[in-house]
Amino acid sequence: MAYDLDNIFAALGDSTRREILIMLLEDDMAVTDVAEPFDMSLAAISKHLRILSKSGLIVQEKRGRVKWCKLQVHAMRDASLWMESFGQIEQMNLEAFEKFLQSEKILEK
Amino acid sequence: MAYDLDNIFAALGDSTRREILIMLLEDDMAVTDVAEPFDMSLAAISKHLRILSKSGLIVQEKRGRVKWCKLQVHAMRDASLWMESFGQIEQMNLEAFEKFLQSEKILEK
DNA sequence: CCGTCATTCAACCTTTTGGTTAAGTATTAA
DNA sequence: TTAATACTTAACCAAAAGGTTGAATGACGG
Repeated sequence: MAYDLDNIFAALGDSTRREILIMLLEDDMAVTDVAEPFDMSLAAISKHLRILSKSGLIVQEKRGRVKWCKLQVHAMRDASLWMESFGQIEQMNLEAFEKFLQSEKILEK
Repeated sequence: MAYDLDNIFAALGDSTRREILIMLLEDDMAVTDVAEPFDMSLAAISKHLRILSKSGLIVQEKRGRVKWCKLQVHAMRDASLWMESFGQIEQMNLEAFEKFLQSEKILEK
């Protein structure tokens, strides 16, 4: 499993961070520019970006004195798949369902 | 918007709660039975269930002295859609994209 | 070299989270 | 009516989350 669901879902559980992700959909941004629309200190935004980085939802790359924030769409895939599974269980056969449970480390407990 | 993304994502950000949701995929369960596999007090599980209820991911219905927990798959839809959007923005036209931003209350700010 | 810009770090504060134990409230069963 | 069952509530605790301000670091522009 590439990404940690705890961190991804926790990162998405804050509306400031979700807004940041939406902003990054349009283009990569410097930290200062990310912070601009928010009524919050730069340090606070810096912390939010750190959390987003840790979760894999963004990557940060320093060029010169500017640290660029770049959305990592595919990091959301694991979490998205996890959620999608719930709607689709009905259509899945038992074999697939058991695989799903195994991947969640439920069965071997 | 039917559900609150903050609460849904925050609820999903804890592995105990995700495991509970997976258990509830198989069948509705009483609180005591939900708690059984966990190395944690009943009171702690009761709190987790309250958080899941608040997020809309489950409903609890009391019959007699037993409180049944029932998964609410559709509550996950909003959050799931939110995430799915990120992978699909490329294929969307600008109109749809603006609608998406409006639904996130970004544009009218 | 000096000041400014971009960003993080450190120290601090308050609130929330996730857990505990012990007591309290219904409901059922004997 | 009494005791057990199925929970929730209350009081408490430690750690994490989300914010602040002020100082530190590091790169650029003049």
